[in-house]
Amino acid sequence: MASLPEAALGSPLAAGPGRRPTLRDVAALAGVSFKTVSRVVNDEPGVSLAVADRVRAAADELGYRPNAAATALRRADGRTATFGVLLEDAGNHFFAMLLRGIEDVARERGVAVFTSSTDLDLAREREMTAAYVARQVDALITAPSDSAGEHLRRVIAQGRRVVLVDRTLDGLDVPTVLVDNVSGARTAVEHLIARGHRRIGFLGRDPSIYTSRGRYAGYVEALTAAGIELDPVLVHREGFTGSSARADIERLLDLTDPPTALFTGQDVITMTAVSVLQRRGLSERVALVGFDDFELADLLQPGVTVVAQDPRRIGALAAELALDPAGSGVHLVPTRLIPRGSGEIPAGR
Amino acid sequence: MASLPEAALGSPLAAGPGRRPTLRDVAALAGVSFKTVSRVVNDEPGVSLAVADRVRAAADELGYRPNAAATALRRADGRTATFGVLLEDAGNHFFAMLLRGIEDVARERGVAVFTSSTDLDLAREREMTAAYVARQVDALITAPSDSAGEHLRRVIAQGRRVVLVDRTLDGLDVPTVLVDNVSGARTAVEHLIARGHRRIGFLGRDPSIYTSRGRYAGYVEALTAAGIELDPVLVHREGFTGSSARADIERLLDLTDPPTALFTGQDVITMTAVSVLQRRGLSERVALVGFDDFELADLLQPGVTVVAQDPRRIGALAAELALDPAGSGVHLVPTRLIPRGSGEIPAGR
DNA sequence: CGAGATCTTGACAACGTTGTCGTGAAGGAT
DNA sequence: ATCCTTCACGACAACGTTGTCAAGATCTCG
Repeated sequence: MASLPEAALGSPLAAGPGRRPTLRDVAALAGVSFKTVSRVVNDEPGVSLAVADRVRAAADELGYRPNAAATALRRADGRTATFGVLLEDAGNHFFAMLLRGIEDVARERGVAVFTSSTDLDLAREREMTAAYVARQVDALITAPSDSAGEHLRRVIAQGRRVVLVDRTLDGLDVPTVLVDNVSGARTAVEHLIARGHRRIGFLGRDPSIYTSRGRYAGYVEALTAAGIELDPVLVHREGFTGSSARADIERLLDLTDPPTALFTGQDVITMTAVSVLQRRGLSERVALVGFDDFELADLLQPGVTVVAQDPRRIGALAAELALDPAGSGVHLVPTRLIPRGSGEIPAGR
Repeated sequence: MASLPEAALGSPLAAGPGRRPTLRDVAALAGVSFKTVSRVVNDEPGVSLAVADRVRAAADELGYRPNAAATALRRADGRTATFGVLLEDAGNHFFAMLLRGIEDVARERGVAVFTSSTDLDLAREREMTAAYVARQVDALITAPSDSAGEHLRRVIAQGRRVVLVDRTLDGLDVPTVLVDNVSGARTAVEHLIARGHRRIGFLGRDPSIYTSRGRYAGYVEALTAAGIELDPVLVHREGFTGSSARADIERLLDLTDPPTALFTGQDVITMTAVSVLQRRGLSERVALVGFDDFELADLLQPGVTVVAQDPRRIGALAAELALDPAGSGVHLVPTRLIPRGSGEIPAGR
């Protein structure tokens, strides 16, 4: 048989659009029972070397691959070697890198990854969660919205593994990977205060977003610690979600007593701020520190000072927690302030 | 989601870390046979209204959800309502948006999406293809490397649906979505020629990448049409893959007779070029047009002129082709030149 | 050389679903 | 009333795999 030309029998190429080969097909070709084939492909003990070789040859010849559905259906532990990942927007650099971090770890461990973006739509979040559960993912890795608690609790109660990333929810005792938003934001604002700024604008996303709350808290902390009274006029907390960021920034700059510095709570808002400042010719006069690093931040004039996160590391960590049955607790990933120019502009005389 | 009804997660009794309820559990509660339950959850005819209501109530009470593995195993058509997506790098903006385009269409049709990045590693490409096939994806949507032909042919021969995006391979008769790289690049270079440039540098990725070849061809076409002789010294075709882009650009600018304009064949290379030009203070003197649009291109000084693609549309189109059994042929998505300043710098004094 | 222990292999059930077929009851036509 | 059709439902096999158990074959040891 080994001497026959490849195309003769059921070579992988000759497989045709028909059925995929099964354990039974391999067994027939190797002249053993299908259970023996199962043992060989799963590296189970109790098969003689000679038989195992024969089986492997037959499997190769037919191009046999185990049927994942059958395996998932039968396995006692119900493992499917799949993750479900649910993030706000795979098109955003932060989440894209987070996804890559998950992918990296998953691939290494033979796990396939489902992905979907929610765009902060709760219905979609529920729908995809359900879809993943139906597909028996081994773990659901998600950056949940504030309203996700109810359906996530149900998923957890069913015994499915859930790992939270970037955002958390009260009362869910599951492994979680977070960034220290409060201290990151506080550092950013302190950086501005140290350059003499006292009127510092805050531009953040809607408070219904977990990260947004922490970053605002850090802003408040820094001001308080420096004895600066919070001026509500300088605070806008609905940017981006409502696409109102641009207008908010314009409004801030139009004040009779405008801020001399801005702290922006997310990359998209930061970019919008850069755009507005440029168009007004204020880039070199109004200081700016943003949360989230982004590509080209160093090429703008001036370079944009940011509090950088390490999303790829966050993702990798989450995937490892998902894989480790003992994984638990809240893991904080540190941030890093990267001065590039915009944050070092001193407060105007 | 059509095949996976939404009621699933909604139930008080659903909890309990034990077994998930099955058709039989629902049947027992409703006092019917499990086949009748199957009919109800699949909206098959032949069930009286009264019984159907009773079954639905029982299903809701238990929080029943069909087991996707069992369904996939049993269905005659073998549909699993999943796609496998295999791209170079989900962290790159182009591919990230392409993925979003696929996601958008898939979600709408109740299809879940597996994703993985290859980083141009053939082994990984093969590995993930096999992983997707084992999981019986309804379609594999991939941007293949030149060497992917062999294993893709096998997948196609098995009767699995394959859709190519962004890159293609000779001799594979499968639905394909491409960008017109040649005409896009030609337009870009013509744009530069029209501003008086005759020494135009080409910085592209390795010719083993499909898109890279087309973009180079467009460059050559434009020069030829204008009667400009190609100077091999101005051509570098290995940027990024080997991370050599920065050095290549430096070398180009160090020539005794350096180019007055650059055409860069991919976003990462374009950004690198911007960086080098800025550092040398040449941003306003050396013209630049890049293939691929990128965030902030308009905020740089000068804004970066690009040939923009529409990756989200490419992805959506690919997903639609994957879903439509009649979908076939090669679909070209047009590009669009966006002048922003860098490409409009005229040839030296 | 015989009795047990171990090793190799196979038969078979089971996972949760869909597809096929059969059956009894209700409805319609004559 | 009788026969035929239609309808509602159930029994059962099958999908491809893993888990359990038993049966031979071979080996070990006294």
